[in-house]
Amino acid sequence: MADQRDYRIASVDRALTVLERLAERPDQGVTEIARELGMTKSIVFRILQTLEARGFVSRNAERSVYGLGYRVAVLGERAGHRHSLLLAAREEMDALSEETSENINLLVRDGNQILVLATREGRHSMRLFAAAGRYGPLHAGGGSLLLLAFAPPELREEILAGTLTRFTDATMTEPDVLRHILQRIRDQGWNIAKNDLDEGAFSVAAPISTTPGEVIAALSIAGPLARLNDNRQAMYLTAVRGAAQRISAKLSIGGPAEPAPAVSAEPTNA
Amino acid sequence: MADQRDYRIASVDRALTVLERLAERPDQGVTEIARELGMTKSIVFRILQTLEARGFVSRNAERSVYGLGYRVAVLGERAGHRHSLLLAAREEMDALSEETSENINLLVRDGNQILVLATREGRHSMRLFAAAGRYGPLHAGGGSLLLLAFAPPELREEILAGTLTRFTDATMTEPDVLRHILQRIRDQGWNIAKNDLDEGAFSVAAPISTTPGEVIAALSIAGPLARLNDNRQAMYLTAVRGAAQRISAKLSIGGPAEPAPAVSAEPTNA
DNA sequence: AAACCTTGTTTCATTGATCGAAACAAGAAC
DNA sequence: GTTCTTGTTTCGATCAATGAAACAAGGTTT
Repeated sequence: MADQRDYRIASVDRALTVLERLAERPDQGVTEIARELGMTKSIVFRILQTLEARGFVSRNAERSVYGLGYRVAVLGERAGHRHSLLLAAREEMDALSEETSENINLLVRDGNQILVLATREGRHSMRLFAAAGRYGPLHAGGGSLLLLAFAPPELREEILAGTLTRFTDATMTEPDVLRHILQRIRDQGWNIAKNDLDEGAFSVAAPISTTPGEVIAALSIAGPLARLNDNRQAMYLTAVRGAAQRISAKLSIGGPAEPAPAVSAEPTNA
Repeated sequence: MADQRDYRIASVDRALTVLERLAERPDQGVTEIARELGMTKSIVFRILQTLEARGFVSRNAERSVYGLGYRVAVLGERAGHRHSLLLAAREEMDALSEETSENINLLVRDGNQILVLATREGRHSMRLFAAAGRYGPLHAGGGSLLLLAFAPPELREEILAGTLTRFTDATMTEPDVLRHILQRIRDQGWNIAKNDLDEGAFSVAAPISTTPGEVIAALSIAGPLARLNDNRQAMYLTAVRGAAQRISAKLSIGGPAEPAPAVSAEPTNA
């Protein structure tokens, strides 16, 4: 089955493992890192020497423990947060699209609006609310309400105190009702909206977060309500939550649990 | 002379070179990178495969060109800007301290104040204004005025319009005078202050910037005015400007011009 | 259409860089 | 003192990394 050859360089892969390790837990020394990663001291020592010479790690004053270096921040700056979010979400959005044939949306909050970062158009293309780059309201829509629910309290109240445009009959415009809904969204960690932004449309949304509790984006499956039934709804919810969870993992410092079974950790001999 | 062994791993070093290259110029393909870096296609291909599997680079939709991946942003976030600035400045501050025996200060602007990020105490320790973690005014002091000069115009005017505390007789408290001084600082790209914050003290400051024009920090040499003469002042100015320039280079995406002559680029045979 | 680029991918044999093990120096803890 | 650590250094064998070259797949030009 493995028609996909593995061209990775074990040496480089190991170095990245050390770098990731220092991101996860800084202030470790050669021996400690070697022990925890199951590498020899020689290798860790040499990897650290290499990374340090390039500024990717730096040793503490006591000349013993290491941490991330300035170059990591420099490159990180260059990468850009939103762009990185896009990249991290790419495969998962493709998969969701493939799996559901509905519209898939990636949203972030930008001030007191939501910004559509990326979309995948479903097969049953409806009048599409979400187009990448577009802005929308925070108080209506599956992903929007999710982002509002996890927004800073002050902003939340500011929105609730402002004009709550009514888009459909189902749009919630009563601050108290919304407050209650937002609390429930926070409690359950996901949101399903129907008809509240577009008549005849549904949206199943889940949060993406780097640190537990700190939501940075929302992922949603949206489509025509006519096609939705209990079975599908449950499936979509599971799917979008799983995808959002995996994207979150990719964006967390612990890192995703190794993308592949690493290059020959140990030989398979008897 | 080379009592310092080189334990770097060439393979890893090359991978970092590719990564840096993609930071400097994204959207390049295997062949292009190989050509520009003087590597073989095989190697670049394998390095990119390795980096991609870890999310450090990602290939564009057309399956041909690469750019920085989401993981770079994740680690960069973790590294932290200020911490990285500290690390990048460390050696240069040590060198300046060694070279001048005066106080060395690294300052950033934090809102409408300056924050002392790091210091090196000179041999002729005076009543030290600067201690790491301390805040100070933006309108008096060598580094402070430098940061004010390159601050956003709105903030500059806000400061000039506010209360300009007089610390000594030399403190400039006239908005128009200050405006003129700030313009000169911007023009010449450095600043020397005397007596304006502490009586009998001087400060020779130079800016640190990642992008030309965008100043992110100030590096300064400070000490008792009694020890300063024209000769010393010129020397200090040259020294601090050079150091600030090198730190800036380390923090720029182009990267410092190779920290070391790379691991065996070509054998030295006849 | 054919010829001719270019690209990314794959193979393969050689070699020399990489690696593990072990010795070493230098502190820290006891 | 001894006995733990720690980071550093040496060194020889091995095998992973490498360069060269072939390959497939598109694009462009003719």
